[in-house]
Amino acid sequence: MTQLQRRKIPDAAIARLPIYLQILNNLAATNVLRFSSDELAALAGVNAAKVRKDLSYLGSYGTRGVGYEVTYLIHQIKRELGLMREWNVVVVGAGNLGCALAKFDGFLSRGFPVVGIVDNDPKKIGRTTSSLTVGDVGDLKNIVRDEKVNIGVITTSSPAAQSAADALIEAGITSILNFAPVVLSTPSSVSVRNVDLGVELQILSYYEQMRIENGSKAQSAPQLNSVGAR
Amino acid sequence: MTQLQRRKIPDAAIARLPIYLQILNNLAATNVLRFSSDELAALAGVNAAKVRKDLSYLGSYGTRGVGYEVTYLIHQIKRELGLMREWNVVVVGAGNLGCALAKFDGFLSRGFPVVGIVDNDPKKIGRTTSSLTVGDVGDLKNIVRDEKVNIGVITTSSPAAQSAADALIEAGITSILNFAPVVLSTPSSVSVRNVDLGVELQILSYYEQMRIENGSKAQSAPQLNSVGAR
DNA sequence: AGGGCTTAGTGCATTAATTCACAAAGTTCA
DNA sequence: TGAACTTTGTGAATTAATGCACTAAGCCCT
Repeated sequence: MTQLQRRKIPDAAIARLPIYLQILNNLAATNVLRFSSDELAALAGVNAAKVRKDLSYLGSYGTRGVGYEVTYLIHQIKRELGLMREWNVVVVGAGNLGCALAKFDGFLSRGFPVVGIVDNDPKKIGRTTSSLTVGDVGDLKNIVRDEKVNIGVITTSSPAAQSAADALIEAGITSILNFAPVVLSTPSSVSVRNVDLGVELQILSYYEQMRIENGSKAQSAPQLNSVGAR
Repeated sequence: MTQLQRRKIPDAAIARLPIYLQILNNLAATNVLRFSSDELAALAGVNAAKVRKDLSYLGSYGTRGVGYEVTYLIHQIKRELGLMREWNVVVVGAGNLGCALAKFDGFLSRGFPVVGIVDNDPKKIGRTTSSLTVGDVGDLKNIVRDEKVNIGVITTSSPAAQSAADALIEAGITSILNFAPVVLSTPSSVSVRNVDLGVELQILSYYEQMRIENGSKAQSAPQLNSVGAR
């Protein structure tokens, strides 16, 4: 609770804070000054008690009878999530997806500038994509050091993903966002998050089939995306 | 348990089945015939009891003292997930990401052919990307009918995402994969899964910051990706 | 044939997450 | 000032998910 003994925010709550943040940024953009847990709950599509409990992990920043202040809460969530600074990203794998992500402004705009992209294919090395030149995966260590990279994004083919991960870890990276549909083997000191688009579709397929079989009176999928393992 | 009163597989288990499937496909490709819950657990990075429990929701398809048969289990998982057939996909939003996804063979190879891509920008309509011509979002209803589309993928900008969702729902789509960083408002009969890349990075950022503050003795992120709300 | 070994299946305890429901604290207005 | 109203913050109950540990089955070898 107090600043001193930080942490013990449940993982489930941590995963929701970015959603709240996104909504609050929208509110701030439309000059909304305050919000209640009910309002945020409606916008986020969750239960109001959950919103209050989640926000209470940050501290006691609301005012009873009034609500929460938008800008203040934005500040607190950003502080908690470590978003008071930028985190540099390197993309490994300069295929369609890798290049699309390197260009993607959603990364930069949220404080995650892509400072490098590498590949192991000589035909791709040297190409330029949106102000970045594709580097050699062998130079990863130098790139990570020189560009102060914090997070690695893997967009290689499945067979290459593990060695991409190994290279990132060898270069000192401890946070990985993996788009390859494989379970990476990494030391427990490294955080990995998997985004497997095929998995997402397969989960949708399950609930879609359920609707068809049960005459559409089946419940729908939980809005929580979850992939990966461990 | 029995075929009759289908369902009551926990959502958490459903989200893991695609991972198991992916691993089993790899095993099959290397001519492995059988596996034990221990082996699959190691490959998936989960607990063996969890594997057994998850698989038991499908039915009692293992042999004690022996294990499970790879191809048979693949079949059962595919049946359960609704993967005995193809599900057609339409992409709404022909930007970088949308086009990359339309080309992405991970969709087709897993039984989700992209049969159409649309946009609302006249400058993009008519362009061709990997054998698909960008259509007008206004024609969505016809496309969904003619191409028998089952799943809509939203890769528009945030402001356009809700109207894209409305158009998909209006066209009769009940499963949506949303890449725009907004919480879509949809009837509960529609399944939505959100993939918000910014959110994933922000979650990584939290655990990364934790490691920095706590001198790297902090635990790392859960491998479960979770985004979205509701 | 039978003992030892392996591994699935599962009841049960534990832990995590969610939701309820209410007291505490503040606002507003007469 | 104080009564009515609003909304937070949080114990406690509930529900969901996890993981242990044991039983039931089948294989293999002598």
